Amino acid sequence: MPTIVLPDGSSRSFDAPVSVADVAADIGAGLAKAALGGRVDGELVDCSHVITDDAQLAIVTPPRGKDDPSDDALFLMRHSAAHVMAEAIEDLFPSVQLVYGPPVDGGFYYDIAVPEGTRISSDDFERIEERMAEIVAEDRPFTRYEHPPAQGMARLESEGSKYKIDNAQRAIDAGSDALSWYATGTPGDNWDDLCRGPHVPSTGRIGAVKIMRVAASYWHGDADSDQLTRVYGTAFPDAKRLNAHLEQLEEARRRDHRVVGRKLELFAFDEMVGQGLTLWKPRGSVIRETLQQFIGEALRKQGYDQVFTPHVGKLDLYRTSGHFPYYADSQFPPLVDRESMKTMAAEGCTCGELANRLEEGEIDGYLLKPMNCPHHIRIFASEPRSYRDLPVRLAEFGTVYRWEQSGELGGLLRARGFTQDDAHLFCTEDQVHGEVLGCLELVQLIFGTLGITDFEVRVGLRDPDSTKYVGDPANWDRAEAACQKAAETLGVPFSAEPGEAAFYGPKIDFVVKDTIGRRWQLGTVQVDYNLPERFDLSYTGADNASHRPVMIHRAPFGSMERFVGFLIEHFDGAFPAWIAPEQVRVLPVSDKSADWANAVEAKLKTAGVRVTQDSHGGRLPNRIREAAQWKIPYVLVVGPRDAEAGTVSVRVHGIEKDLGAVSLDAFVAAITDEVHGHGSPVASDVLFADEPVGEQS
RNA sequence: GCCACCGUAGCUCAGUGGUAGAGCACACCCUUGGUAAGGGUGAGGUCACGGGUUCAAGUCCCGUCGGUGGCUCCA
Repeated sequence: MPTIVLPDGSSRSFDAPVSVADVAADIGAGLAKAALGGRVDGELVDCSHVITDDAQLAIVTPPRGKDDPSDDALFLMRHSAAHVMAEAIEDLFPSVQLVYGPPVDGGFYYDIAVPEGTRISSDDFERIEERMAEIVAEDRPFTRYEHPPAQGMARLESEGSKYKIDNAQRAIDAGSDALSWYATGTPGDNWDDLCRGPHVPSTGRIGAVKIMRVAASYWHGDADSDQLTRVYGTAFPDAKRLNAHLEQLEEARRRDHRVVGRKLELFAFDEMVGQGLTLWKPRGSVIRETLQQFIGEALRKQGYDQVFTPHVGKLDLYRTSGHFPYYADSQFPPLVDRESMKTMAAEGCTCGELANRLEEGEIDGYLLKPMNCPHHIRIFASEPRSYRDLPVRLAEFGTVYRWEQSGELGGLLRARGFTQDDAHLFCTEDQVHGEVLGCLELVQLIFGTLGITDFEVRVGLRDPDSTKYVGDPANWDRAEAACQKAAETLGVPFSAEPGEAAFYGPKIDFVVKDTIGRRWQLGTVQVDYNLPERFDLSYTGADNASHRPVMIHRAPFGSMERFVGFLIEHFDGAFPAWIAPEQVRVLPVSDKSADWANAVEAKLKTAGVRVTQDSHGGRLPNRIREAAQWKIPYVLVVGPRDAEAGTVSVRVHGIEKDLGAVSLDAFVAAITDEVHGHGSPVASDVLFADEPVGEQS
């Protein structure tokens, strides 16, 4: 006699067990028709799921309004679409074996084991989609049925797919008391798949589907295991929403920092220079330099000392730090000592022997530095330190080089050479908490000034089962506790992530998303008890005894490359005036206004404003359009009327109209204030306080 | 590194084995124009690179380099 409580608080009683579909039908025929599934006591289930006891139930239906997120409906449709796609692929490629096909953010995929000689490529998408359309048109019911574990396993053994056997074993290990299958149609007659569900009621309900791309993946995410083919697709309730999604992806591509960066001449990569090695062009360099100066002011206030260190260091330095040879694969190959090279060449030494001898320290060489910390540590160690000297805070925009896998490179966001806004703080145990807070302040200053509000905080902890970490577990415990405690002061939610620590210590990371949704770590603060140990660092305490300092590694931007790459996307290239490579462009209406235009340009230049004049680009509307495409914050149109009155006519990027004329002096004062204030107050708001300036994207 | 796809003018792209194209950008000329494309002319190419098949290759095949997406990795 179940009593069902609905989301609106009303309840209905039944004198026998009922399915979700029954309840929907009891409420109304329209709902019965629309129902895709249900959420029973918080658990997402099929329409056919039978409720035997009192329960809370929400019927899942396709999203109604545009703003209805309806995650459950999308989950059901996409999960079901994955099945339909798998059936279509099996029809077209009978030799494949299915592995695993879940819904994911924005769509779904199915991992498929494809035998040697067969391949699924984007050329096959159309016929897969056609086959899927047929299955959808048949509107076959998703039919769930179960076998007890032993019987289910026996069936899978006889079918011979090690992948499905593995999936089933995992389900059993996780405590499932039955294995479930879903047939698209009638069990026995139609296609079916081992699956925990749930699904939409029938194949006709999966909405508008599109296969997006094909990629490789590894079984169990293990690079040494079987390589699988992963086919990605997405599904939406209708074609309109699918198209809106595709247009959004298109828009995201236009906003991609690689596209914007080329168009705005911010940076370049060059085959001749090398993969992942950034060439900062003049305009991009202005952005980077401006950010560096901005953080530089904050560092001076916090008592940092600037240092400079070389781009290479001897292998022994990195043997001591633990970078070499442990992480040799992710470094540029060592630069071998010239004499050693000669000797080895004379001995007919092989490359393998060379590598061995480098590893064992029999030959020396240099490494392009993969991190700045060893150099900074040697600066700390270069003189005796007293507790009175601490904390010692050494800062450097240090360029490091890492051999990132070629498939991982991605514009400025993942490069092989990049400059960290790095610093290392050497302090006493008692100072750790306060210093970490100071580091977090820097990150918050940057994010606050630039209006970055959409970010995650991750506390990276060690994975207790891994051997890649150096140092004493007791030190790790202390460092992890320090990070957790500091993160709690941020006042924003954070997640603890085991396995995400640096090899020498735990860290607090600030993570943002790029325009196509990938996550990137920007700012980072890391507490380290281990490198001071490895380098045997010490200071003299008040007790006249020798003590070990604690180190904090921190980079509030992360790296200049990644940060600027993110920032390009954050602002879509339309930087606020204080960062913009070109802050003001002067457009004389005609040559008749050349004198006044020159005077305006000269005055702004004298005031330190990055200003240009465009008097050659043809007619005025054309030059205005041109300036808009460069996303220049302020465009000053000057004509005879302005020359007469000593004014400039102001256009602001993102607003398609002339805001009006102001005196040149007033404009210079306002933009100077804006630049010095790192964007606040905004000059156009000050000059046109009455105008609704709107969004300046 | 792995899988798939891609590489034609500075940029965006067309070109399905038979004489290398368009738009924008660029240069020059005309236009002196008050708020998002005025008109004309011109220049610009080892079709990424190397090999192969073919009477003939931008086009088909192999390799290399580079790019994109995903996987793995990211000290």
